[in-house]
Formats: sequence, C-alpha cells, structure tokens
Amino acid sequence: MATGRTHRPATRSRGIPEATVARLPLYLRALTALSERSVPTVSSEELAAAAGVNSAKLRKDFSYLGSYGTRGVGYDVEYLVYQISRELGLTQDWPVVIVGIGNLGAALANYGGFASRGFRVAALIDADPAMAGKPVAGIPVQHSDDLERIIQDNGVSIGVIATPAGAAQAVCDRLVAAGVTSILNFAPTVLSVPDGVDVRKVDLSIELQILAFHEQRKAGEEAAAGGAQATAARSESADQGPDGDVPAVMPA
Amino acid sequence: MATGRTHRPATRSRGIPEATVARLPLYLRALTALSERSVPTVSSEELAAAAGVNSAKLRKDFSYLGSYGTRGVGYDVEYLVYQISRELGLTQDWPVVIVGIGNLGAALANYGGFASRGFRVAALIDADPAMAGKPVAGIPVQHSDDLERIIQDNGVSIGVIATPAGAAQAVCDRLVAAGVTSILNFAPTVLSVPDGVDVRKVDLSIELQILAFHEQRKAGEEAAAGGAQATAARSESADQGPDGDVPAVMPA
DNA sequence: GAATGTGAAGCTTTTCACAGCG
DNA sequence: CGCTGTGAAAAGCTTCACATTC
Repeated sequence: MATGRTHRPATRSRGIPEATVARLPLYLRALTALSERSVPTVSSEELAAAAGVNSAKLRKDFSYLGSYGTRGVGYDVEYLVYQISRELGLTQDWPVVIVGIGNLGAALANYGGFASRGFRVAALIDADPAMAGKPVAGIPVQHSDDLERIIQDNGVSIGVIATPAGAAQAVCDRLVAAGVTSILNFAPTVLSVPDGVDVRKVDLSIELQILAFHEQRKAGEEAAAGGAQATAARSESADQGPDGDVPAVMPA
Repeated sequence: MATGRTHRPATRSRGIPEATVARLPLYLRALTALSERSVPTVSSEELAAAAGVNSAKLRKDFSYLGSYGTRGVGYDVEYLVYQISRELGLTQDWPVVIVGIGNLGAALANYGGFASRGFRVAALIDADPAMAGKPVAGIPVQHSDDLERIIQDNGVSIGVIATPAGAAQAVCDRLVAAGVTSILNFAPTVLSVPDGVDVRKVDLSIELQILAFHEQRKAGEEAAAGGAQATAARSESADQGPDGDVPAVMPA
C-alpha cells in the first residue's frame, strides 16, 4: 500500500507550462547541434523541424521565456542556448548518485550525455558487497550502507534508482530521508514520496505496451480495409513520443 | 534537415484517448500484483492508489473500455487483467529486435519485464563484427548486415534502437524499410519516419533536465521564503512522471 | 449502503491566424 | 517582406458531483 500519496496540483511552474518545460531540453539539443556547426541564427520553422515539433508551438514555448527572437530574422543560436540552459538550471553543477549498479546502472554510469550538461555522477551505490570498490565507468562502486553519508558529503539532490523493483521503495525512502528531492526511477514500481519531492519514471515495458497497442490497431485497420491496397491511402503519422502530459511539482 | 516530418493527428485511437492508453500499462501492473496475491476484486479507490492516480480518472479511463465493474462492489481483478491485456494487444506474441548491444542494449536484453508481457526478444543486432556470435542474455548477437533478413524471418514489427546517436537514423531507416512499424528509440536524436510508423523515445538526459528545472525552482523558493522554517508549510507534491513524451539514452 | 459510470465544468495544451516589428 | 509574438479559438484531459445500479 502506498503511503504519502502524491496527487499533483499540476499547475505551471513559475509561469512556464509543464508541457513547455518538457520540450526545452529538446530545443536545447537541436540548438547545441546548430551551435557546433557555427550556425549563427535559426528561424522557428527550421528549429522546430530539427526538434520534431511544429513552429507555432515552438514560438509559443519561447514566448514564455521572453522575447528572444528578432522579427524578420529568427533566433540567435548562442543566446538561446544560454537562455534555455539557464532556465533549466543547467548553468550549475548537479551531483547525481546512481543506486543499483546492475546492467542498467552500469549503462547509465557510462552514458556520456550525463556529464555533458551540468550533471555529474558523484557516486555509484550498490547493495552487493562484492561490487564495492569495483570501478564502473571509472568510478568505484560504494556500498549502500554508506548511502546517507555519500548523499550528504556530496550535496546530492538528484538520485537515480536503477535497482530491482523490490528494492526501489526502500532505496527511495533512504534517499529522501538523506535529503534528495528529485528522483529518476527506472524500477517498474510506483514510488511513494512526501510532498516536495519530484519523481519521474522511465519504464521500458510501459513504452513497449503503448507501441503494441498502436501496432495492434494498425493490423486491425489493414484487415478492415479489405486486405490489399490498404497501405497506400494510409496516413497514420507518428511523432516522437506523444509527450503532452507531464510530471509534477509546485508549491502551495 | 528532417525528412518525412512526423506530425500526428493526435486524436484518440479507436475511441480510447492517448492519455488513457498511456495509463493502461500502469493499471495492468497493479492488477497483476493483486492477482498474484489472489485478491478477487478491487475498488476504483484502491486500484487508483496502487497505480498512483486518482480514482475519478481511473473510472473514466475504464469507461472507455466498457462497463467492466460492478456498482457497490468494484472490479473483478482477473477479468480486468484480461480485458486490459487484450486492449493493449498483449494477448498476442510480439517479437522484438534490439539494435545496438552496448551497455544499454545488454541491459535491455536482460530486462525481465520484457519477456513477461507478450514481448519476446527475437534477435540482438550489432554493427561490431567482434560481437557477432557472442551470447547476451542467452541470445547470440547477430551482425547488422543481416538486419533485413532477421526482421523478415521473424516477422518483427517492433524495433528497439539502442545505438549511439549517430547511427540511429540509418538503423531506423533500415528497420522501417524492412517492415518495422513501431520503434522505441533510446538514442538521443529525433528520428524521421514515414507516416504509419510510430516512434516513442526514452531519453535519460531530458528527464534529468526536467528534474533540474524543478530542483532549481525549489532552491529559489526556499531562498525567497526567507531562509528558515520554509520547509514546514511547503506542500509541493509530486507524482510519478507522467510519461507521455519521451526520449533517448545510449551506450558507449 | 457502496461504488460505478458519466454528463458537465474547469484546466491545460495545441493550433490558428494575423498584427506588428525589424 | 519575412518572421516573431500572441490573442483567440479549438481540442484534449482532468476533476467534480451525482444519478444509477447492484
């Protein structure tokens, strides 16, 4: 049974709609790529295409940040990179701990995109004493007995849970008690956290099930369409993960 | 430049709203747990708590599937498990290929939740000849030269991309050309696909950036609240990251 | 009495379309 | 003249609250 159930006021955060926040990282990635190619400015149309959204949405999103574009010209790439980074809080350093160094935990530790954008793997933690001291991605794994101390010593406020489902809630409780206020959960479980703590989950099997749903529908339609030539007229479309709904957060 | 841009009619699928589809796997997981404990029936209130949503939403969601509950009593667990499984298309077998057997690909191959719910890892594919033949999670890795043949021989319609970002679009194109119509993308890139192909993305760094945004906001509020005792009255709240949009990760 | 199923209300998000600025 | 910024309309999702059914 769950404890502190977590509802969600669902409101926008500091004026920026949650849906917009969820897209800022996407824009940032596209802008970073342009920046690396030394492209000086970009139009909403071009940037939207690169990020996989439509241009009206992008302009509306940017309008929540301020008026950073120039009419008739577009947006200054470097300037936007900076503004979005700042808005997302990426101009500061975020020490992160990863708990559960199995296959997935190791993959995460090795993930390059981690270090690149303000995030730093401050520690790897596992419950298996045999893992202790073994380096993964160049970082020695520490035993979970020391979890609280590690969190405090490193001033960690973001924790990643990559343990088996059965251990996730207990790990979560300890992380929260030690001061972590944001959790990225890879374990297939619903976590209970007190108010003030954010949880986001990444769940492979849920994603697959959603794909299966649509896949099944396609098959059904084909059959209904009468066997042959059903394919030509089809215009299903797809976009990168529907997104849309969002996460949590907000103050009273 | 993107090619076949992918918009998305965004409409509900066969009468069931997208947001509801995204929650069905959550309900299914909670129901499966109840089923294993031989609980015969459950109320919307209880099930909602277990799934981390509110009960009105859950009832509305179920209403799209039909009237499967009994007033005054609740829902029959076994029956609901079956109905949701069927709706999601999990009563059939879905052969899946994983392309890119690095850290992450291996983690995915070993992921148990995979096999459990109708999904079967039909093949592991990697571009590195040195990997060929090596078993991962008991399945021998095959070279990507054979990708098309593997897809066709196994009747695969769902592909998982766990390659580095640079290789993702090319892999995606080959998968689609070979007949795959649903793709789960872990590479941090926007994929272009023709209409009729679904893409969902899972992106670690995007999730972290969203957490950082909220984390930063909390810090700002605390300061604004005047240093001390700001914590007590706070009622932040959080719920399990809503899924919805998503995005990418990658191996070395 | 208890709990579902659902119209209707309220929000949020997306899209449209165009005025306004460089 | 091109492209941003944004009111206003449309679509979608969530929550309310209660009639309905067992």
